[in-house]
Amino acid sequence: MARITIEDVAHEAGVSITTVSHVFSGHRPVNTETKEMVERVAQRLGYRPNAIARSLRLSTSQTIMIVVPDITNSFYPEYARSIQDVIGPAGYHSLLCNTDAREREELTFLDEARSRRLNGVVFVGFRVSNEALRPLAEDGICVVNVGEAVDDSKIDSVCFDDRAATAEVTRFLLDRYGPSIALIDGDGEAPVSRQRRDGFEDACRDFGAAPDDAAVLLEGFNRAGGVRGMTTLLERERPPRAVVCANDMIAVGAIDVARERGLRVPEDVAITGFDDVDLATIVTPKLTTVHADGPRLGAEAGRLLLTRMTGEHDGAGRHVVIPHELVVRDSA
Amino acid sequence: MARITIEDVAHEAGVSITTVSHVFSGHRPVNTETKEMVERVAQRLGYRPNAIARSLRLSTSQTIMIVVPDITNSFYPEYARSIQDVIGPAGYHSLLCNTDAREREELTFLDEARSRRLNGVVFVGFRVSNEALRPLAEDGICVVNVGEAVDDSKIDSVCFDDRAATAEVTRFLLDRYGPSIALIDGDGEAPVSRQRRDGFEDACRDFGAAPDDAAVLLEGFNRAGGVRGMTTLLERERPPRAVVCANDMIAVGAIDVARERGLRVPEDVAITGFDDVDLATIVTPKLTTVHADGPRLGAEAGRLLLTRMTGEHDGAGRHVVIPHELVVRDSA
DNA sequence: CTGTTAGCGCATTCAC
DNA sequence: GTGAATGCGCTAACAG
Repeated sequence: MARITIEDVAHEAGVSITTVSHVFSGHRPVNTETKEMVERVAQRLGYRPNAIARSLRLSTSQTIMIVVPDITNSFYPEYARSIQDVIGPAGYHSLLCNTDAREREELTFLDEARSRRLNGVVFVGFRVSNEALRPLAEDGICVVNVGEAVDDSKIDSVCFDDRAATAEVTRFLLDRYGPSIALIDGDGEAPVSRQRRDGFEDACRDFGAAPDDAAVLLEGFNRAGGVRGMTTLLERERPPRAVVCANDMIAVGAIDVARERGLRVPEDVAITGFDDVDLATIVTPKLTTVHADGPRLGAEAGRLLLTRMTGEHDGAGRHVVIPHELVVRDSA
Repeated sequence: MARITIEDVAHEAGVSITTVSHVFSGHRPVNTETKEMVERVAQRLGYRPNAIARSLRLSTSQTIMIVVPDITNSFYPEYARSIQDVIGPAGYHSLLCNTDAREREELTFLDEARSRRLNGVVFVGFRVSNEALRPLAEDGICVVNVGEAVDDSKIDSVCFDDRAATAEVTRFLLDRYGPSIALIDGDGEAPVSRQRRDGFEDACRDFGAAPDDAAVLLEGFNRAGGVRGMTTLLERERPPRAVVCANDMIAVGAIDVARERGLRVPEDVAITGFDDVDLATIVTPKLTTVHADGPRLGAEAGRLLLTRMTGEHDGAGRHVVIPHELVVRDSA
C-alpha cells in the first residue's frame, strides 16, 4: 500500500536517487549497465514515478483543461477528441469538464485550473464573461477562448462566424418560404446564442420583414428545447412557415413535434439546424443545416494552445475564424 | 507570473503560514479578526492554494479517472456525466479519458492513474485484461470495473447482463421472422462484444438453428461499422431476414444501407440495436432495441466507487447487475 | 559518470 | 490562540 518511491529504488539498486531520476528522465547520460540494472529493480518493485511530486517540482502538470457546456451534445465530444488528438502527441493530458452551462461550474473549473497549475485551458463559456479568463493568463496559463476575442491579452480565440452563418440560413429560408419565420434559440445569455439571434434578425431586417420579437423563442440547446419551442409555435394562430433552430438537437426536437402533429417537413413547415452533427443525417428528413466543423474547431484550438504552451508563439492573442457552410438537405 | 503562495499571504498579513493554512482548512480555530484579515489579504493578492502541493502533502488528489472506449458514442458521455453527478457533490473531480478501444491507451491511462495517485478509477476496458486493474487496487486506488468481476480482489464491478439481453432480442427476432438471422458485432475481442455474441448464439441454438459462423460479422461499434456490415450482408445470395446489431450506432448504419438499397425496414429486413441512446428514437424507423440505462450504470458505478473511497465500504468486491429491458419500436 | 543537497508549496506535529 | 520546523517525492544545480 505504501507506494514505492524513487528512494526505495535507489536504495535497492545501490545507487543515488539522482541516478534513478536520470535513468527515467534521460536528462543526463547514465552508464548502460547501471541504467539497465536500475530499470530492472524499478520494474521488480513496481515503481511508478509520482507525477504529483514531479509537478510540484517542475511547476507544470503537462495537462490542459477542456471546458464545454454540454457533453451530451455530440458536437462537443467530437471537438474535444480533436483537441486531444493535437495535444496528446505532444505529451499533454487533458481534463474534460462539463459545466452544463452553469455559471458556478464555469467559475469553479477556471479556479481549478489555477489551483492545479494547469498548462492550458480551452474554454467554451456560456455564462461567465471573457474577463474571467484574464487572471488565468496572468498566472501564466495558456488559454484559448472559443468565441469572442479577449482584448489586450495573450488569449487566443477561435470561433465560427455564427452571426453570418445564421443570417445565411435565415436568408435561405426567407427566399424560399417567405417572411413567416421563427427562431428557436438555445439560450438567453450565451454569446453563441446572441450571435445566432443577431444573425437571424439581420436577415429578417434585410429582407424587409422587421423581426417580430415574438418570433424568437428561448429554450435549451437540446432536443427538449426543440420540443417546447415547436409546441409553442404550433399553438399560435398563424404558425410560422419556416423555423430556424439554433442547433441540430433543437431541430430534431422540432421535427419530432411537427411530425407528431401530422405536419410534413418541409412541405408544411421547413426546419433548419446548426452544427451538422451526426444526428443531422440520421433524422428524417435529413437536416438542412449549417456545417460547423467541430473537429476542425478543436484542432485549431489545440494548435493555438500548443504553440503557445511550447513557447513557439508568445505575443498578443491570435484570432481565427473557422469557415462554415450551408448544407441543404431535405428539411428545408 | 510568479504565483502567490501561502507564504506571501502570511508575510503580507503578518502571521505565520500555519495560521493561513488553518484559515483555509478550518482544521483548527483561528481568531475571528485574524481570520478575516487573512482572508482579505488572500483575496487582495489573488491567492489560490496550490492543489499540487496539497496533493503531495496529503497524498490524495480528490480526483478519479473515468475511462471509456469511445467518447463519440453518446452512451458514454451520458454515463460519464452520471458518475460525475454522484462523485462531484462529494468533492471529487474527474478526468474523462478516451481510449478509442486501443490497448496502449488503456494501459497508459491506468499507469497515469497510478502516477497521479488518483483516488479512483471507473474502467470500461476493451483490450486489457481485468488483471491489469489489480496493481491499482494494490496501490490503494479504488476501482470499479464496468464488466466482469475481478476475482479475489477489492475491485467492484457493474454491468448489464449483455449475454441474456442479446439472447432476448435475438429470440424476439427469431420468433417473429424465423431463422434467417445475422449479427453485426462491434469488436472481435472486447468482453462486451463477446458477451453479446454469446447471447446471440445461445438464442440461435435454443431455436434449433445452429448459428452459422458466417452469420456473425465483426465490424466497429459505430455507424460506419453498421454500414460495412450491412453492405456485406446484402451482397450475399440470401441476405438475412433479420439483423441483430451490437449497438444502436451500428443499427443506424445498417438502416442507412438498407434504405439506400430501397429495402423497407422492417418489412424487408428487421433490424435491432442495443443501448437505447437518443439516436434510437431519432432514426426512422425508430429502433427496436435493448434499453441499457447508461446514466443508471454510471450512477451505480459512482456509488460503488464513492462508498469505497470514503471508506464506508472496504471489503471484497461488490458486483451489481443493472437490469435491462427490450424496447419494441418500429425497426423490428 | 555519479552523488549531495536544496527546495517546489503545503499540512501538521510539537512547542509555546 | 499561534508559530517553527519537518517532510511528502522529485529534479536540478553544484560538486566531485
